[in-house]
Amino acid sequence: MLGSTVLRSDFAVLAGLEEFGPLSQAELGRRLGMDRSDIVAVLDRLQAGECVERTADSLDRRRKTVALTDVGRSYLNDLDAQLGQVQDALLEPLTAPERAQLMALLGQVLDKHSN
Amino acid sequence: MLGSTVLRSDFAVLAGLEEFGPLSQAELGRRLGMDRSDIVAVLDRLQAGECVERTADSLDRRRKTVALTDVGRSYLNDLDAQLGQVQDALLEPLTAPERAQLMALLGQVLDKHSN
DNA sequence: GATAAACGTTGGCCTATCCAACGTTGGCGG
DNA sequence: CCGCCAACGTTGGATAGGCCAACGTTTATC
Repeated sequence: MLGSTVLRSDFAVLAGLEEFGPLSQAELGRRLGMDRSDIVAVLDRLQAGECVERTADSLDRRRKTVALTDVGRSYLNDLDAQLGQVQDALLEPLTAPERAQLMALLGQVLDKHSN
Repeated sequence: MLGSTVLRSDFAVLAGLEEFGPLSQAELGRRLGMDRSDIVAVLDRLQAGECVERTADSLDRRRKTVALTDVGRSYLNDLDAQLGQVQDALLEPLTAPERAQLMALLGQVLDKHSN
């Protein structure tokens, strides 16, 4: 499934779909800060791997609604686990409170800039 | 000079040259974590803009020693100033002590992983 | 009913990163 | 001394990511 290599954009789209639920491609791109055209390519990949479904929107025929499949959800879980391990290895020099502090500071920076 | 667009790799190489002093291309790449072949392209750009000098190493004729020119040094100063402004804007949500804390934590992570 | 806007899609350009290969030069062991 | 291997700078190619322009289709606006 999905060829051997895992792309960051695959993860971003899968995680976005889980977080936001079914969505149009354009809206997904807006929320992820990705270009519409790049979303298309990622979805083509993910759809070929059965991780994602594209459904014609009945109310607005310009739109296609994208949704995670069960395969996609379990694939995302795999990736989440792997990411967790990598993140732990990366932050291993820090104690747990230091990690929390770091996350809090970065979160603060992100929050204020997304408004 | 150097065409209008500023590349991150330009800055990396200029800053590396200032920090490390004159160096062979391969050694520069090693210290910056960049591939030899990519260093070549950046140096071609920088040399065309007179920011950098390539000198044949007399002791080892395989090597070329790269050094910052005065033009390069002043260009680097420009970029440093611009970068400082962007960084300030980015970290604006944080108080000065928070910024210091963030830098310290990130530095800790970096340090432990470069050994 | 005409004009403009949003949608998905294609294609292109550029930066960044990585890897393979080449010819040249230096170091080393037999 | 010579042959082999390693390091050097360089070229070229592959892939990922980001951005933008254009198209045909569909919807909204005036």
